[in-house]
Amino acid sequence: MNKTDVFSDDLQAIARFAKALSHPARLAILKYLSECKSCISGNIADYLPLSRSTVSQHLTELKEMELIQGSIDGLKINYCVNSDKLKYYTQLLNSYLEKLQVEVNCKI
Amino acid sequence: MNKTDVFSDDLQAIARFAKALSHPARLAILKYLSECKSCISGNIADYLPLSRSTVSQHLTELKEMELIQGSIDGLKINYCVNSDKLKYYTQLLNSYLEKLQVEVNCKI
DNA sequence: AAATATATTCGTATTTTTACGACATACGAA
DNA sequence: TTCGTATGTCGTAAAAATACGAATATATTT
Repeated sequence: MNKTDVFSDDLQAIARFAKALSHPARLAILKYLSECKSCISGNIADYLPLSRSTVSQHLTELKEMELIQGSIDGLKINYCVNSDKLKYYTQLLNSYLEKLQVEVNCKI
Repeated sequence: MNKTDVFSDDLQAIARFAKALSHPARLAILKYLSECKSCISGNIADYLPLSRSTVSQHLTELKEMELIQGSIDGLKINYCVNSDKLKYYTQLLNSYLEKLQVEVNCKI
């Protein structure tokens, strides 16, 4: 049923980025990590009203998009926003959104 | 199972916007409408590799977020990007993304 | 080595998304 | 009014997302 391959690479990349941002929990995780109160997974789970396994799953999705990175620090894992990737996708999305604005010309 | 209400209104609004943008077909529809080759639903379905009912469903989702508007013109319906709403959500999203960038300070 | 702490993966259930064909509706033309 | 055209809705099916507890893996401490 997956016919999405037909669409351009750019649109697919933007869609994947948007999908990564399409859940409040993931937005909250990114915000939390960027504020860097603590980059430890367990603390995120304490902060959010979600179980550890669920948070871990959201972290995995963000990792797959490379929006965050994790580095092992003894028992714990320090997560960190990957600002390069974030910048890249943000630009991609914004250039798409800006074009939408510019070309809106069929006022009814 | 829906625990998303716990998150702030802003995060929820951004997540809904991102969700609307999270499918290549909807991105393609918005792009198509903004270029205004034709704002007729049927033409969109011809342009995209999707059935009319599927396109109609995507249009409904975009309508529910008020990212597009439709006005009846005889038999046909003219769809149009709602640039005010688009601008509003774009700003909301960008202010969120910018804050992420600024506050990234826990380099490993 | 055993106990403890942290984090991920597995199995599972529920919900949502995606997609389509068939049907229904509404308008305009013959 | 009947026919064709444009569009949306319904029913349904398959896939993906969401969520959790239990089990597992790994590292630290005792």
